[in-house]
Order: sequence, then structure tokens, then C-alpha cells
Amino acid sequence: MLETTRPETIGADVAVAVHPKDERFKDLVGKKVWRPLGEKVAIPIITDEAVEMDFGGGALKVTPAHDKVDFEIGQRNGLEVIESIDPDGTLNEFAGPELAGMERFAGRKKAAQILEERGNLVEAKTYENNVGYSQRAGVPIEPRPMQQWWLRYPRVEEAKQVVKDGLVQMHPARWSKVYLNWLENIQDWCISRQLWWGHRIPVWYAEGVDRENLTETDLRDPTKIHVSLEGPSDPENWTQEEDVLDTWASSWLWPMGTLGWPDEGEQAKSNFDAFYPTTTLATGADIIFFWVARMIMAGLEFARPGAPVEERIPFKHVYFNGIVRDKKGRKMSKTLGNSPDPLDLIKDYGADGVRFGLLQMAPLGQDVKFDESRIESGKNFCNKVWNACRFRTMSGDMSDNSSLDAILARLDPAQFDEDDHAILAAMVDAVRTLEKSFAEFEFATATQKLYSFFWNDFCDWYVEVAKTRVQDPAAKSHALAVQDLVIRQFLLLFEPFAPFISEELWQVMGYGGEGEFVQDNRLEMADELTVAIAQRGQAIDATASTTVDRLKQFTSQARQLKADQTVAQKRDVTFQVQANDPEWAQLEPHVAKLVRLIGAESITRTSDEPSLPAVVSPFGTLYLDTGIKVDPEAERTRLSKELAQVQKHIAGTKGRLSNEAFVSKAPPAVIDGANKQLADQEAKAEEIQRLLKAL
RNA sequence: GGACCCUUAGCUCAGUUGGUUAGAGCGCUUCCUUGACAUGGAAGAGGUCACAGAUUCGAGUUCUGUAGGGUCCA
Repeated sequence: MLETTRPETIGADVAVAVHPKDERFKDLVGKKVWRPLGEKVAIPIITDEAVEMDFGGGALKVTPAHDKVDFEIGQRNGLEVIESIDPDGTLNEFAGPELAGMERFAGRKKAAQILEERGNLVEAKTYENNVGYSQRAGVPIEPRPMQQWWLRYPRVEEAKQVVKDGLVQMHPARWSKVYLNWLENIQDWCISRQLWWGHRIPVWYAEGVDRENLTETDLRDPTKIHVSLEGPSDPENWTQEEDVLDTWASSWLWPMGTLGWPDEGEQAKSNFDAFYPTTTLATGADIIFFWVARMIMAGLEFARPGAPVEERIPFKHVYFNGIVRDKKGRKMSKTLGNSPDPLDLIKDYGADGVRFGLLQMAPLGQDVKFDESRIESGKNFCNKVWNACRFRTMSGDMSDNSSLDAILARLDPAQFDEDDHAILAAMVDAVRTLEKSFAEFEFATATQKLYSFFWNDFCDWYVEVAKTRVQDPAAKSHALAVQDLVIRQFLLLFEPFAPFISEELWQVMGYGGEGEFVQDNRLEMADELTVAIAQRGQAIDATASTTVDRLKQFTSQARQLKADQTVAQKRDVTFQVQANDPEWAQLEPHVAKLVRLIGAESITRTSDEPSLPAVVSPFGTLYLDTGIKVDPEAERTRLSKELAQVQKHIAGTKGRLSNEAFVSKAPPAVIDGANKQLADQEAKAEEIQRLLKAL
């Protein structure tokens, strides 16, 4: 007994196969059975490893013409190939006289019916299996033996070597492993495609040659087969192959084809000499074999024959962008209909917002699940940039912004304070980070830096502290010049990520005149910028950032204290700082700005130990006076919680430092750091304990 | 079956050569419409970094194994 889902191909069956170890059929192997449909002949019962014993009845009808596994079994056992299905999907005479001419699915039903009538059908039941469907036509794929042209890949070894040697670099580098692994196991390439469009395969068959039965010798006989780009000199005696090339067998010429190759005149016009090899190919890793590897081999084979290898490669870098997937992790495709329409997204979030958001969620070569909230954050960032520029134009008259030098000339060396140094240091750092991330194709890193620099460093801090200085006639023009400088360099960095808004703001801010574009301006590199600023009389003092970090911490603590005392929104509270002389010297110049930032009436120095809610700040103990009587119990809870946290860290650090192995083996910088941290934490703990006692 | 990759906060993801108390966006809680921005501001909660071993003074980070997931190829 046999089980099959393909009764219509019984006429093309040439054997019945069982697994060699299957005891059930041992006695039957070598005998013959009658073929129940088609030409009535006896077909052999054979053994083959490919048969799955547990599957179906354990015996397989072998149809070499219409199944890949069956074809291989046929090859191994020297079986005949009988085609019972024609190219149009109808059954032919080999399927049997009753079925000939029928469409294949109708034939299937008919075949079952005939078997039943003859008493050959034991049982019919519904069975679900997975057959391949044509993506274009949506119908089950029918395997058929056909004559196909194959290409032996050229330059395989060289293609491996150029990647191993780093002449062609992949980003991220791990894809080289995938690339090399494929080349190690490369097989000949079937280039025949039965499509209407494409380059016709350049093979001609001589008149009268039997194309269906070509032998190896025939294929090598130039009187029977002609292969060339030009075609035979007597075309009337030849017929060209109707099949076309696999699309990639055209595409692999892309790096050369786009530059005029193979026509020398066209190459000169396209400046092939200058542009080949090109710098970077950007593509998806899913076509690393289809396209990337093949372009490399084609380049090595066809471009500049005889030239050194570095002149024949098609490109020096391959950047693999992440593949955007939907929330379920599926690749976005037109077929699935699961990709958002970019035009809809642009309508909702703006072209710049969509672009920035996508770059933000696309780390190097890693597939990403599409997350619309990132796109929204891109839009919000663009909005933030817009408003910051708008605020600048509202803060004071626009002065000469026409060039970097013009802005630098407006900086007043006498007015530089620590906030200026810190924001300019952060700006230079942002430029440096972008230089690096561009060089390494780390675009998500670049967007993160742009985002945090502009939003956190510039808007949240610098613009806020500058509000006070803009009120001061002596400091105003300097503080605005710093802002103009920061915004100018930021827009230069931002332009590739958000070109539209950058161009608009470039104009609005007066960095370029009418018709002058930000994209035509060269970005000053980090080192260049550092030198240019130093030449205006004030070298950037990077240590100012430490002071500013402590000011930020102070601000945060003061606000937290207000929130704890439920006076977050009140602006008439007063603060007192119990600072020593050096602490006060550092803090005092910033008091006016801090009062505004924190929302207080005043911040004054005190030498008392007032009985008020307090926090240990980087500039001494900070007391908040709300005018309301202190609740000692609540204060005790708050301070105890803080103390416990500090003590936990002290214990951890002490533990490490008391470990002999740590002290003897860790680098001095790490030990110093731990010691310093311990001292700081212990001082803090001591002060909190004093505050607790004072309650 | 072969190769490669992933597993970190409720969700989507960062985390550079091992080194202080692991970050962001969104979401969540509380407060704020104060003259840039509510597409915003402030404060906060939330993580035994999949699991088990190993190396190390020290592991989210290096190595081995296990489990789960993904991609490509056959």
C-alpha cells in the first residue's frame, strides 16, 4: 500500500522506494509492482536513504520528473525521467489516456476516481502539507525537469581574499564571516529564468539541433552551440535562447554598468576612471550573496583586466543597514502589506522627523522592529530645534552670523564663564563624536549625540542659564554669540539627518544669505574648531564641565527638596548654603542664574545650622526655608533613607579596598578613584548624620 | 541539517578596549499652562543584564554549555 497526494503523476512513477532499514518491506525489495495508471508496466521496488520510514506508509512512489527528492533518488538509482505534466500545467499522454489533456488539479481528482473504479484505492482522506506557491501567480509550484544554463563563478578565491585583506570592508565586520562562509561552499549558478523581461541569455542554437537532447559533446561543439555577446555572424542559421538571465546576473554588473562599461566612450563620459571603485555600497544583508558577493566577483573579473586588485574591486566599504521589521518581527513587504506608508508617516511626523526617527532606531547592521514612538520622538526633536532657534531670534537682535569668524569675533573673552566653557567643550565633543560615528557607519550613535547635546546640554541647561545673562547688558551680546555659534555648528551636523528644517533655520538665523545652503558649507572639524575658538582669546577650559556638572546636581537637589516639601511650584522660598570659602567662591558667581533655575527668592550663605529641611550638596549643606514649620518625623525618614543609600555604597567600596588582591592588582587609577569616592561618601554620611542629630 | 545573530526597565533599544551607583525614547506616578517649546518643563517609580558554569582582584561586557527567539542557505 502506498500513500500519495499526487495520484495524477502515477503515470510518471518509475519506482517505489523504501528505506533500506525498514523491516516491513525487506522481502519486497527487488520485486516489481504494476503501475496502476499510465502505461501498464512493472516498476521496481528499490531502497533509498532519503525515504522517511515514519512518514506516510513508509513507501514512496518515485516521480523523478516532478519532485526534487524523487529526482535525486532517480539519479542515484539510474531511473528514467518521465514527464507527465506539460509546461502549461496540463497532463499529457504519459499520465494515461484517461487523463491526457486535463488540467493538473482536475486530473488529480480524476486519477483518484479511476483508481477507485478499478478497486485500487484503499482510502481517501484530507491531508495538509506545505507546497511552495508562486509569489507572482499565487499557484502551487510544479517541479519539472528543464534545460537550464549555469554559470561557474569567476574569481572565487580572489573574492575571498579581498575581504580577508580588508580591501573590501564590511560594516559591521561580522558579515564578512557570512560572506566567506558562502564562498567556501559556493555552487554553480543557475542563470536561466523563464521570464518576459531581462537580458536574453547570449546562447544560440544551430538550425536543426535537437535542443531537448543535447549531450555534453554537443554543448562544446561550436557548430551546434554559439556563445557570445555579438551573436553568430550568420544569424539566419541560428536561434537564440528564449530564457533570460537571472536578474542578479544583470545586476552584478551594476558598479560598472552605471559608469558606462563596457563602452569605452561612455566610460570616459561617466568618468569611470575617477569613480571606480566607488567608496561605499549601502545595502541590506539579506542580499549579501545575491548581489554583494556577485558584484565583487564581476568587478574582479571584468573591470580593468590585468590591473592590480585594488583597482578592480567595485567598492571599498559595504554598509549593511538594518532591516526594518514590523512589531511581530516580520520583514516588511508589499506582499504582507505590513509596512507603513512613508507618505502617511511624513504627513504625521514630517520628512525630517521620519528620517531622524528611523536613523535613531537603526543601530549598525542590526534588524530593528519598527517603533512609531521613535518617529514621534524625531518629530519632537525637530520641533525642539525649531523653538530653540525661534527663542534665539526673540532674545535679541541678530548680529553678524555670516561666517564662523564673524561669530567668533563677537565673543567677549572677558565675559567667558564656566557655562560658556562647558557648552563649547560639549559642542566640540559632539563634533568629534559625529566624526567618529560617520567613519564607523554608526548613525544611531550620531543621532543620540545630536539629541542629547542639543536638548540636554544646550536647551535644558545653557539656554536656561543664559536667560539671566541676556538680561545683563554687559553679558548679553556675548551670551547670544555663544548661542549663535552653537546653533550654527549644530545645524551643520544636523543637516544630513534633517535637511529641510536645517536649511530653513540656516536662513532664518542668518548663517547664509538668500540662496545659500547649509549643505554647501563645510563642517569645521573638532580640532579646527578648538583652535579657532582659542584664537579669539579664550581657549576652551574643559575642567569647567566639572563645575557645571556640580551646579546641575545642586539645582536638581534644590528642586527635589522643594518637591519633597510640596512647594515645587512656589517661587518665593529661600535657600541657605552652609559653604566653606572655596565652595562659596565657586558657587557665588552662579547664584543669580540658580535662583531663576530653581525657582527661589534667594540663595544665601549661612554659617548657622538652621533647623530646616536640608540636603548635602556639592557646595555644602543646602537648607530650604519655606516659612512652614519643619516636620521632624518626616525629615528623619527622608534623611535616614538617604543615609542608608550612602552607607551601602561606602560598605561596597570599603569591601573592595580591603581586598588585598584588588589593591595589589588593580591599576592605580581605579584604586585612586575608589579612595576618592570613599572619602566623598564618608563626608556626606557624616554630614547627614549631623543633620539627623540636629533634628 | 549548515552558518550567522539576538535575549538588558512594561514596550522598542543603547551600553566603545572588562573598572565607581547599568542608560535613552515611549509608557507609568506626582506637580506645573511662569513670555521659546504641553510636540513642553520639573520631580519620581521601575532592571538578580535569559539560565548554568569558567577565567579574573573585578564580568552586562571574555570563554564554554543550556534554553528560547530570529535571519540566511540547503
